[in-house]
Amino acid sequence: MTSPCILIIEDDLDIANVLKMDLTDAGFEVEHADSAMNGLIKAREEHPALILLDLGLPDFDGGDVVQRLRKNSAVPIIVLTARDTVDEKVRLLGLGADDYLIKPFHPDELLARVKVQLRQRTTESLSMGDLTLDPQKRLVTYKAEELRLSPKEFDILALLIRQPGRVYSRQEIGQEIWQGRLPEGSNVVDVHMANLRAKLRDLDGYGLLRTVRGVGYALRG
Amino acid sequence: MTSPCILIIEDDLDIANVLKMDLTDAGFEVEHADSAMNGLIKAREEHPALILLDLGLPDFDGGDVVQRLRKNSAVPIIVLTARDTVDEKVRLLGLGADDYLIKPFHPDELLARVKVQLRQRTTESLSMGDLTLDPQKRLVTYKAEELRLSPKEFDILALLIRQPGRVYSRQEIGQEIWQGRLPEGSNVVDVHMANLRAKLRDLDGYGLLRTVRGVGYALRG
DNA sequence: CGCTGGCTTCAAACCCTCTTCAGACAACGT
DNA sequence: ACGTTGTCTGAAGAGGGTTTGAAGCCAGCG
Repeated sequence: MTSPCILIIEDDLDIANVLKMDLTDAGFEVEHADSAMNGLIKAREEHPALILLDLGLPDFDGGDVVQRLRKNSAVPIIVLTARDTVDEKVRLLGLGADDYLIKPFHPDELLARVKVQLRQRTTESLSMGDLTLDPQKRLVTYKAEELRLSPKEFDILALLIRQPGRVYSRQEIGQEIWQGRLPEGSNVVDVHMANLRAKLRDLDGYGLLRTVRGVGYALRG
Repeated sequence: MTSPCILIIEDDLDIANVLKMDLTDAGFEVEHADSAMNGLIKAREEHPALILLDLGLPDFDGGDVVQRLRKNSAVPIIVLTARDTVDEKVRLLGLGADDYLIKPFHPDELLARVKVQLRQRTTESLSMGDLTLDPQKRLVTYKAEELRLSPKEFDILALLIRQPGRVYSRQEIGQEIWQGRLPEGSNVVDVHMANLRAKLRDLDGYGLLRTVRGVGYALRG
């Protein structure tokens, strides 16, 4: 895995560049989009680990952008704006933003809040019952036994274990693992799921992988 | 499952009571601790879904409290304080706090941020009496027993439980579940309703699904 | 009291989705 | 170049959900 990628959606190039420098200095990969439209497109293509969204973009309302981003994924969104009103904060946070920073802000605070968001997502229990998954070592164990998984199988399991019990649609999985570049009528996801389930079954993990007909797959939580 | 419990750690009783009122009004369970010591104890005992931590407690440094809380669990922690300095924010967020609110803050903003934290962690489930429905996990339980529903049955129940007691017409249901793509004289809705009712009856949920002659169906509220 | 219209139940056919399998292809190390 | 391992594709198959129509039921009403 490469270092996490952060997408900045900001029409003011000066601000964008400052942000970019701060973040790259802190060791992040950074992508930049100069309009809401481009931001939405890049969000689909690059699958950033986090999005910094400037409000007051010329082409779209900030709330709309948040909602559209939320439709397709659960990426953390931090809103940046000069508008310091309670109503606006409540509105944006309610629509799906994860944090709200008021310009001008100190780079260190931005950095701290970015890290909080990333920490919240990655720390989310990578173990579940007898199943443990170490993203660093790319190692999975079930009841202290090591489980040999192929790369794709590992990625899929890593996705599911983030929220045990939660159902992930084929589309979500395709989006996350294959970056949405899957042919239309493909059943690749199904096949990998079947393989994964077979390996889990070998180690007595029978009902672990639940398939929800018409919807997707989930880990039994 | 009861509604999520929020622990307030705050030595000023006036502030604590105001917070408590705001939160209970919003439908949360609230616990209160008047010192860091009591806060740590209550956090262990009550297993709150979220902690509001006032800085400037007499007995401990706020950073210490955050660290100690973090040792034992991953509960979201929102720090409340009058100190508005970047260093302090960065320090607390770095130690494990999830958000940082500066007094005086508007209750609505607090509420919005609380909801953001809970949204990220918990999957909010809809419930009505002994019936619970989790849209994320697509699981339904009645009196702690799991209910196996077909996709359509689940969708219908999910619709009805949104407003228990309210009567939904066949047309509304057809619109919501089938996007209005149902043939004219079809009685599909009726059939699924009957199936659903049968499954509820198997688990002693007798009068749960009410049919209002000439109008439609509703959950007994 | 029987008619009528709407609700409910049942069973059978359909059809879609998921599962499984086998084979081709690509990527990698030897 | 060879073998191994992982990935993708297509097809066959089973199982289960969905739909349909018909028959049974009940309430309201003349």
